[in-house]
Amino acid sequence: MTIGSGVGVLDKAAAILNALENGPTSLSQLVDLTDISRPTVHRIAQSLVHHGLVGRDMHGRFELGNRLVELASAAGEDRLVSAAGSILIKLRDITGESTQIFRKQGDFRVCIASAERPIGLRDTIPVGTQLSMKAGSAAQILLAWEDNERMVDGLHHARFTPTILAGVRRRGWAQSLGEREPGVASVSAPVRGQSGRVIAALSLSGPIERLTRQPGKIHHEAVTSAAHELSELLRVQNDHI
Amino acid sequence: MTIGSGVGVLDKAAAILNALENGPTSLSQLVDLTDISRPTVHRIAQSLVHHGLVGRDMHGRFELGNRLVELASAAGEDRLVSAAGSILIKLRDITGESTQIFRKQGDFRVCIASAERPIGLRDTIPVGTQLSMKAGSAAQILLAWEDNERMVDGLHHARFTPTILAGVRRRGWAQSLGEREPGVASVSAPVRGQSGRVIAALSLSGPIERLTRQPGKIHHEAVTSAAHELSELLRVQNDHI
DNA sequence: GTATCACGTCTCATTATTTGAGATTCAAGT
DNA sequence: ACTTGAATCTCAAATAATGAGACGTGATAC
Repeated sequence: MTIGSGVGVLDKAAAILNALENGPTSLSQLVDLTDISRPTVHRIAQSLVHHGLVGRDMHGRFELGNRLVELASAAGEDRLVSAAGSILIKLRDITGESTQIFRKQGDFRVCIASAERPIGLRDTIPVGTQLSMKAGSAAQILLAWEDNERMVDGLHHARFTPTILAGVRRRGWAQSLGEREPGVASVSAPVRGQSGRVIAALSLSGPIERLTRQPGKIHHEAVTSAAHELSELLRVQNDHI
Repeated sequence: MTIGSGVGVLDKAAAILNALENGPTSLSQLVDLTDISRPTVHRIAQSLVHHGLVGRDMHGRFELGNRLVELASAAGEDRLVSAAGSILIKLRDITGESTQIFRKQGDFRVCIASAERPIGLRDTIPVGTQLSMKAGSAAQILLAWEDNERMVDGLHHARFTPTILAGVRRRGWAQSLGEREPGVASVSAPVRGQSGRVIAALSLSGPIERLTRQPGKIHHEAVTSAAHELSELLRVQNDHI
């Protein structure tokens, strides 16, 4: 199994939080999912409840807690989602294509904001949709700047290669053709947090017929510009606090 | 000092995460803020980095990490912010007043979504604004359903009383006059997560001249209806995953 | 160029905490 | 009323975590 971090209790706590990522979970299920003994899971989960990082639902099952969301809010997540709305709408109106923001979530990427092209043939991805990290231009962006271990792990069974990801880092954007779904093309660029780390991918997607076989050529400037604008917006807001 | 949860390492880890809520922090600052010895803070912080709950910025300072935000996203936070936009706009258009969503963050409440009345005299609260938990109808909502210990602690120096909070729980909404700012009135209602817990407060605010000295009488139905609609939206989306 | 200082990282003897088998309690099902 | 399964609790034993002090590094002062 995975190597520890040097603090066993935190390894176990992290395993419990990871298990809770999939929704409310009973004690027995946590024991099965984490392979930790029952009293130990119980004690650590109760401690996490005490600190608000975990809660209990109406059936007594454990779930991710409010304090965790508070900390994420402090890390800027709410501002990202809130600010993204207007920027996605602007990019949609400029390009005439649907636009989205994706964030990594475990082994998937999840859509956390979107602006849909209102009429005609379009790629619809509702907020909350979970897509694979193995295909698509957003997956390339979310993986390209990861540390080596996580990148190698992510490339396992992926439809792109280390060479493609090196190109993504060089150009600052990624494109894909029919990777996630036949007939769909997409372009993505990185959204960076205050520390420069990639925290999300800003994407534009639509039919290959309109975007051609080189969607990046047509749209990379608009997409990278919107992603940069969003990154700057987040940086400015942080400085005001 | 605060009593422990029964797992000392998690108490220390929680203290470190709480300290990071205020932004990037050096090791020395963490040692000062948490009163934990230097090698211990270093070891626990490194372990949290390993699990992604904490990151390092370009100056080597510790900060809240991406994995924490991923977990918050899984807990529904992004969907809340995304879904809130359209509901706040609708409530604004129906009532003609500015509307907001607040979430608790440490000893404050923070605005995570807002829709501003476009013209004339209006109460403007930009996203990211931190307001006091000691005054205002949103603070009453965020406190009314807390467990007893947290409620008693929150009422210390507050401009409302346990009796007022009991009325809030009975009616399902709160109102305030000039508590946060002279001349401003507001009405708020609870937004509940899947487990029924209060996760945010949905508010409407404006000048007392328009909202009168009983803003709840005029607007409580529209506000509670919007808050309920948002709660239902979150519940439905969770069931689809 | 050298010395000093402050911060971050690492080591390991010592100390304290965590662990988990088994007991107890409780609620649901028959 | 009895059985079953899950959650919670206890405490002797085992293991991990602790923190004083050493080391490494970079910045600053002289």
